[in-house]
Amino acid sequence: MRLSRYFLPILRETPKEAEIVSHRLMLRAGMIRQESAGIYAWLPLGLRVLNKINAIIREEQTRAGAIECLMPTIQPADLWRESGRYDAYGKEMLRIADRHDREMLYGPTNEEMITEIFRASVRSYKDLPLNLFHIQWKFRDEVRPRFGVMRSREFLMKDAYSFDLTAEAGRHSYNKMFVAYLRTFARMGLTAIPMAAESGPIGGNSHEFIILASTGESEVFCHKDFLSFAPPPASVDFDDAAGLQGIVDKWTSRYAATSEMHDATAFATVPEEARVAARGIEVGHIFYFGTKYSEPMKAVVNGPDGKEVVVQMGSYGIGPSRLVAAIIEASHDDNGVIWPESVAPFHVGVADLKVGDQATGKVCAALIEQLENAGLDVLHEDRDERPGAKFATLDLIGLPWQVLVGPKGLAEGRVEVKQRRTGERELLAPDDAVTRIVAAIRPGRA
RNA sequence: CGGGGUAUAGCGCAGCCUGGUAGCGCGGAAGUUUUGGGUACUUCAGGUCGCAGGUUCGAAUCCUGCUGCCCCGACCA
Repeated sequence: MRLSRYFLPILRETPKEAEIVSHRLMLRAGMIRQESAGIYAWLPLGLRVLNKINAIIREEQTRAGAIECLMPTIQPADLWRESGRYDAYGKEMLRIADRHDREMLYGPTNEEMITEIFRASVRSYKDLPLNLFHIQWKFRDEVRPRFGVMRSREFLMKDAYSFDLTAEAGRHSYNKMFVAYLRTFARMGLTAIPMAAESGPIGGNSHEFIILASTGESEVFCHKDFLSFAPPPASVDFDDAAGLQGIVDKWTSRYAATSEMHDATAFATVPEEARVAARGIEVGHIFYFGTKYSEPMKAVVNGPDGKEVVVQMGSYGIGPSRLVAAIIEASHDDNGVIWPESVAPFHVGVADLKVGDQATGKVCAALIEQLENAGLDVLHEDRDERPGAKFATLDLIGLPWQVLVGPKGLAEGRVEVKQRRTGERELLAPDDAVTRIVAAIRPGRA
């Protein structure tokens, strides 16, 4: 992608409303634009990151046996009357009327709808277990939206819903998502800690997945062992119920709680040097709520004995749009964002330091071709700007690797390879620069 | 939902008190500069002064009402 032909509206000055670093950087890097309180347009660079996050979520959900579908944003009110939540949900639900004055709503979540879909088609225990997920925009009319996409009214959510015949099978489904979440966040470079949580209006047992960040909205307390636990490997067998339970047991074996669930007495039994009291950002929340919806909405299957059984359910949410901000909170410096390679909008920025110069232009073209052939996303910084402006732009948008191609280095047959995270620079021949970067990002392909 | 603030060019702001028809920096365009960490200079373009009423010969400025946005608190699958 040529930057001169791209749409990247960078701001040199910080808009005054942006209070936290992720909001400031997302605005400055041209990732989002606010259209109304808590409602944002995703500009090309921001959308690339959002899509990469979604791709990781999809892979891990699929690995854990969940199946993707897509439900609508607009739902009929009657569905919510069945569960009793139409009145219970309150003002956070955006209620609308269509031209026939039918009561509709913009979905804040989808338990009712998925239950309706399930009961319409599933009749037998043989079709269980079943876990359906989708990634869809939600709207919750927050009293006070703030912090950019961290706490917005319209936001993207991955929500999965599991259906099982027995509570034991339901526990297994819950554990699948628990383990999938550990892997999902780890792949984005985040250390997410599962914490026992209050379940709120959805009801039942639940865990919140929290990443530690000074700008987090919740106060959290945990054992510092969590910071060094290795995430489950890709080879984990999701059908091995005992194995999964072992992983979940390990990740719930130490003290971890948000302020609502905090038990100071229990926390005091943690050795003082292992106590972590910090602020955190909720990036995922999983619930096991049994028959809370299946009972009133009559989601039943025939069991092996021919009798009707009300199914056991759970729901599992991740906020991809919030994750974009959360990753920035966890990974940035004074110059801008530092993207983990797995979610970076582009892996590499190739900067032509003297646009119009034949030699630099030729080397840039060759570098880009080789990097793209190796499967990397490359941004060509080909704007007619001073080198300083290019360096500042690339640092701001946080691409993990920069290749700087200028006449001075080229006179020696060298280009400069800079790693955004460490600031480490190496002067290499162009071919070696490609090898170096490809080896770092795609170890198997160098 | 309570409290506070604010609204003037894409962004950051001045002008308002003391009414006379809008300005600065950045950004944008054209040009000079040919540059290795947001360069300097010249010229230019860009504004229903949030909206609606009122006072006045005259309103960005004074008065009234409304709305948007921001901050603090409460709230928050």
